[in-house]
Amino acid sequence: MRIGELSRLTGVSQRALRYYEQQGMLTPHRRPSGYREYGADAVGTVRRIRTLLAAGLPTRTIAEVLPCIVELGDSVAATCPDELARYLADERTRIVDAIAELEAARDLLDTILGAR
Amino acid sequence: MRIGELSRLTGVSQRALRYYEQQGMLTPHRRPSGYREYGADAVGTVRRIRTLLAAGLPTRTIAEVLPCIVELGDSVAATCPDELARYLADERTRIVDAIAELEAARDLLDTILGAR
DNA sequence: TTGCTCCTCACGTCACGTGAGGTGGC
DNA sequence: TTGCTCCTCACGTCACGTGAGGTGGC
Repeated sequence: MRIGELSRLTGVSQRALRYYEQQGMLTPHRRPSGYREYGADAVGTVRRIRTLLAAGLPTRTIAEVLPCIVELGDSVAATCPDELARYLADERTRIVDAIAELEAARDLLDTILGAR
Repeated sequence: MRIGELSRLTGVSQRALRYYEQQGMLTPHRRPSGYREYGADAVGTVRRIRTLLAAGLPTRTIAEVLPCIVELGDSVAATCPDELARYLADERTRIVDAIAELEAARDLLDTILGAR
């Protein structure tokens, strides 16, 4: 598919999709015209990129993590080198902390809104 | 207190504290020397700023929200204009979605790390 | 030819990080 | 005077947004 369809399917802007490619997270083929051509698997890849970006992982790390993820029908399996695994374990801790922060923000807004 | 102590108490960089002031979220007094002088209540204010920034609210909105929050011993109460309340309700929805995204990221990392 | 989609620069934004160069109080 | 803390520029960063100006396929 071309970039417009991938953008529609994922809800991610074309600009962002080109940026992901520039950062080495996506590697579409090119048509003779120069148009980018994405495979059907790009949809799942983009969703994973968004998930990890939302978690605060930098694009460089995501580019390292993505090749470790293997599709298995509906689910995914993965293997990755030890050093990356240790880094990801730290990131997991930060994500859990971030969830707690967002819950605090939600509660703060509830206080502000509930006081009316 | 001066900026260094506020930074230590909150874990927020001096650069960030000056930025918060520039954006109208903090308004410290000045000593004759030009040094910023913060009241004890600045600690709570900075924590709330961080919470709302982590939730993705822009600094301009936070500057509007902060005056609505009144200290009540350990807890806080608040009142705010209708228009702001509607906006904050939308933000609450986004925060709840963001929590779900982070939980998805945590689960994805668990899959990657658990497969080893 | 028209209209839709795509392309590559390239500057702007937001919340800061990070020196550069200088000043104030004990 | 020394040393620690503070000050104001001002450029850099990260993940994009947003035109500017041009090209490709039905």
